Amino acid sequence: MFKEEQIIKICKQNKWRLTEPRLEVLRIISHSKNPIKAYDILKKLANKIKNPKPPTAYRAIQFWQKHNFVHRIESLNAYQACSHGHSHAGAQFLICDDCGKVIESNLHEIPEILKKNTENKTFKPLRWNLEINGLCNQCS
Amino acid sequence: MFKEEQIIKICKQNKWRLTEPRLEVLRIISHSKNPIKAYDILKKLANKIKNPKPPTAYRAIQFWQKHNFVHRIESLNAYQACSHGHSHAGAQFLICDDCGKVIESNLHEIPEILKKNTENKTFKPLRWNLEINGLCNQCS
DNA sequence: TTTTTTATGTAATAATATAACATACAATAT
DNA sequence: ATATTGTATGTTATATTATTACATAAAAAA
Ligand SMILES: [Zn+2]
Ligand SMILES: [Zn+2]
Ligand SMILES: [Zn+2]
Ligand SMILES: [Zn+2]
Repeated sequence: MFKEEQIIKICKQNKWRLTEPRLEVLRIISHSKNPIKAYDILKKLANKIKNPKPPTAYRAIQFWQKHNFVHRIESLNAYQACSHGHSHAGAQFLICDDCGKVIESNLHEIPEILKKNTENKTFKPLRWNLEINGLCNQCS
Repeated sequence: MFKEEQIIKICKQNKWRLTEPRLEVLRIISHSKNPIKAYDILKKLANKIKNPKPPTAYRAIQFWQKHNFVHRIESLNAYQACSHGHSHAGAQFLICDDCGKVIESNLHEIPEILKKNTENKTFKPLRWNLEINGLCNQCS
């Protein structure tokens, strides 16, 4: 997981505009223990900026998604900070059905498997998302 | 992909009630070339039964999902008929970014990889969903 | 400074999904 | 056959998730 400082630095280096709603949304997602939903982000955002509306939250989320600091957990409609550096073509998540914890796990074998299994089908993989449901060690 | 006859048979064998909305929804999903969205299913359903409401569609979709004849493509909010037999713990989908085609692909290696990579993390995987975006052979 | 690009504020609405409760139907037991 | 029970549907309303559209503001570039 990135510290705020590092992220600020990376944004400066890349000339990405780090505005107030963006920064606050990143903080909210980063500080959330489990994946957080857009409207919960919006609620928390109301503590920081005046009367924010959905587009404000969604735009900021999209910004961080685009730069790979935040992932969307599709099966949960929720967002979580990236824990593996800010750029990778594929992501794997271990989702605990009991406590809701989501562990981002880089299974490095996946990419090769994808290549092998898709080349012969002549499908060209560009990115992927693997969501694995089960029970975490706390809960099983 | 299952023929309607086979599905009717399987339902009888298992004493699953095959009602009109269920059968029509299955037909709509099965006959759709690409994954189809709930409200598009609902629209088509209106040609078959009188003035159906969202719960009618969603309940039928859920029924088929539960019995693994239909999958939800999470990143598309859309539903597609299973093409690999009516029960498996994990599913893999190749999604063409260009034409929208979704190929259900059973990469048999995945389960072992999951086991290997999650045992040492003591996460117990129960089911998984892998969505791979890219370009199909028609489009690349 | 002017122009252009990018981001935000705001209102409205679209798209996706479920809750709640009444009614109908099917399966089972008497 | 009839009563009882469980399951499915019909219907209204509402919750949840996300985007469109357009005006304003701020930053970057010319
Ligand atoms: Zn990540
Ligand atoms: Zn857990
Ligand atoms: Zn399948
Ligand atoms: Zn294609």
